[in-house]
Amino acid sequence: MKAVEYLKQVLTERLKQLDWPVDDQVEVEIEKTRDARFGDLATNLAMNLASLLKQSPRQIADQILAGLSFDSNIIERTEIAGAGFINFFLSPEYLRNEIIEILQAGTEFGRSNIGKGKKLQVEFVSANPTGPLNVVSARAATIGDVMVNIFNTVGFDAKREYYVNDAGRQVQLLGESVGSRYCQLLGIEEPFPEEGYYGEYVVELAKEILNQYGKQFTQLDRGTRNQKLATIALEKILRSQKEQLEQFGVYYDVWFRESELRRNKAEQQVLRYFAEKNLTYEKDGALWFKSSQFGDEKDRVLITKHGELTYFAVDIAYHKNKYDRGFEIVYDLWGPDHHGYIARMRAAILALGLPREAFEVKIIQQVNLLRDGEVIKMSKRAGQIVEMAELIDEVGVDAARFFFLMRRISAPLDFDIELAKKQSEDNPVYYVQYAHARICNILKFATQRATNVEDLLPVVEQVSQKSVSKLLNRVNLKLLQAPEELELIKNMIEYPNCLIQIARSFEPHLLTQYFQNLAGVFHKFYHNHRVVTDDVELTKARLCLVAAARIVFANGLRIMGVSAPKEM
RNA sequence: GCGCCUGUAGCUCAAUUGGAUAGAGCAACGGACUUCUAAUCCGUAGGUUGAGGGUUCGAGUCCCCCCAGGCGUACCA
Repeated sequence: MKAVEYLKQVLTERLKQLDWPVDDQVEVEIEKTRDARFGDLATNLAMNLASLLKQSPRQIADQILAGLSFDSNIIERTEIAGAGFINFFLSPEYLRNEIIEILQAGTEFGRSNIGKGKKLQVEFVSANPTGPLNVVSARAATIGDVMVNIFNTVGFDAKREYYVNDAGRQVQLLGESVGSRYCQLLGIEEPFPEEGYYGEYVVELAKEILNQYGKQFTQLDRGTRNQKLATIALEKILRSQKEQLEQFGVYYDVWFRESELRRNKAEQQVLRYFAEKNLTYEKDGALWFKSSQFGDEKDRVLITKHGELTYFAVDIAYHKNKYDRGFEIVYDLWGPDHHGYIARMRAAILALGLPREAFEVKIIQQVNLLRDGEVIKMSKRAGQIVEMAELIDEVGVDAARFFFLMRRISAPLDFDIELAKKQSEDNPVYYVQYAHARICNILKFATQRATNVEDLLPVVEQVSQKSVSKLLNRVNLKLLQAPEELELIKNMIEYPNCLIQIARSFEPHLLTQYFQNLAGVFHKFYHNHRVVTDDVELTKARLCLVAAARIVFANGLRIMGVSAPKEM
């Protein structure tokens, strides 16, 4: 039994026994301590009871522990400390057994089931298909991708989705921009749209289309021509966006098209539903949605006075569609420029009769790109843009992903390109990868050089349920006694909790933090203790320890989408 | 004006979501390779958590009011 569950059970029973007049007001919480001096686990139970019982926390703690004994295979000792914390020290025996658990779980180590199979969707990036992806998209791509990995690991059924805005004004502008460049290439005068896309990539697209299709489009009238060019350009851009994302390790389950919703008149269902509920009205020739009834600061237009659907109207239909497909929880990752949009979208979700928890927006703060200490102003329309691809070329997939994960999503990220390049040598990602590579090297060394441990190696290297029981007979884990060894185990067994906490808080930066710390603990162990020595028994025990560590690093790096090199 | 985000060591960021003496990495300085990789380890130094008040056993974290910066505030997408 896991120590945390064990303690909860014992303490809950103890509370019942003491029969204090606190009903169910107090729940037993067990948390990991911050400092080894305070033991491994602790509870603030006595402090929470203090005000209810009108006694000092330490007195209460005394009463709780009085006459209470713990399984010495799990808890070595307890103490009351500080303001009234009850601290628990895990027994070495318990920790050593956890190695077996990790080896047994292998690639499954870290898995839990707090999600209970709930269908969940994360929609992210969803950039307009009118140009290459920029670095902000790269940040969102990393966060979304890793969060889906984590959700799936803690028991949700999570999917990645990309919403393609392939209808509306932006696409029309793209067509006009490409059309103008296309004509210019053929020496035909054609004004460039004022709000068009000035980027060099538009010229490239026009050239590509000219090579591929010839000048056939000059035969068409302007409108038809631009429409056709828009479609062709859009598909090309989409394809390259998809390639970029896949090169970055992000694979979507669904690329959902706005045009599909419009073709199916999906918004009609919403309009009808809102009308039935008396949630719409006409004013100034437009159709309004009473979003202010659901917490929005004002009502919003669904159909303009020119009879056009607003983006919002289609977006409501899109979100309804998500729930119609069976998703119970939907996360949208948006840029900070969209936070004004949250209230109305939430209002729409509530108006559709869905529970508040069904919809969650996470704002991912901007990325400020710096070059020579100067902020690069980026604008898609002006064609000034630093592409995701450029960044990846410069710093690499591993470093870029790790870097984007390191910061809280609510904090803006300053990314100095020169610095990132220069620092790539001592980027924290290498620190973590190096720990993994070192372990692989130890195992490799043991394979080649160690004597009398050969029978163990296949078991350690490729662990399966069956081989673990064999392993037990051959290894004396009691030999693992050094503080650095036990410290390593303590940190490894935190991994599943770490993932749960990230899934609950949507704060993936905790993962990089966890692994930077774990790598530190491992490097320290490595520095103080040699694994492969003449002491065959000790060598075997330590090989098990580092094999377990390798599993944790490999699993974590896989979730982050960062490679786990065998050598560096 | 209103809304959201941010403000912590010289720099970039953490802080188990209200816990114990606010911690890491860079940068600076001093040590450690005859060893399974020194892309590592050990040590030194660095703080009125933007300011003030409140809530309680306990506040970087929650509430109020200021200060500074960023973004938003469409019948655009």
